[in-house]
Amino acid sequence: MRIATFNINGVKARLEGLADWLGTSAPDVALLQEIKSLDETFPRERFEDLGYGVKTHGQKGFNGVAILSRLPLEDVVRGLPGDPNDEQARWIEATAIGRKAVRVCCLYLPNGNPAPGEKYDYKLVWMKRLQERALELLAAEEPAVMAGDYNVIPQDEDAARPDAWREDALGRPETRAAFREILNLGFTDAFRARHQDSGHYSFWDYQRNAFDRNDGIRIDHLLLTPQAADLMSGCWIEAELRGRERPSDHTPVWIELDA
DNA sequence: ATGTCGGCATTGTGCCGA
Repeated sequence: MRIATFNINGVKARLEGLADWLGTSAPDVALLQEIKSLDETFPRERFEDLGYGVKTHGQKGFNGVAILSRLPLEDVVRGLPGDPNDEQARWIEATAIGRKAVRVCCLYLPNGNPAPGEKYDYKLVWMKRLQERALELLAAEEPAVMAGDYNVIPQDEDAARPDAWREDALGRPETRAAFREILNLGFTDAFRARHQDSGHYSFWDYQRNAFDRNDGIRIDHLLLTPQAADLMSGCWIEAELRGRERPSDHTPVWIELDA
């Protein structure tokens, strides 16, 4: 089972690029963030015609997450538990049925800028809620993946210019500590388990030719329960996509599971 | 401090969010 997480920055703007990508890279499961679309206006037919089942949790204009899958999906749940008043669409999960069943969770963690401030407070509270859901997933002792745009730069080696991010909501010490707290419950950061060197990023700003200069950050992560980590045979970043016409500012990050 | 995008409200262009 090959799973990709991809912040697409608007499904409408990315429709042709996405269809090309699904046709050539052909993920079994694609976890999409920032679809910026309501459920009812999401162009589901375009993806269904390519053989993908479509599950969305959308919102007008901002945020929004979706799962596209060539494998059957069961038990779809929308919204991160822990706050019934939270109206932001940032979480959807389902079970993908391959040779083995894998719980796949697609998340778009709040950006949190400007920090400090209300938006940063929301980010940290959201991360606490994520931690609660993460604990439940661990307790189930089954293969599960929490993947998406975490808006967290875990360590200095995950940024081309780490000093530029220390005061930013993506790189502040409190942000990193909250991420480590989740990781330390017993998850594997799939990419770091497979690659120890610096210079590998998943996001490059549209400004200042950041991609050409590889001035990026690694903020799109796949966190694996021990049972999922046991199945992992590979993890890679598909950076090439960022250099195409009209790209998202993020690029897909992949895992392959023996499942 | 700013550069660029996408989407919205609106029908020109400025604002928000990233």
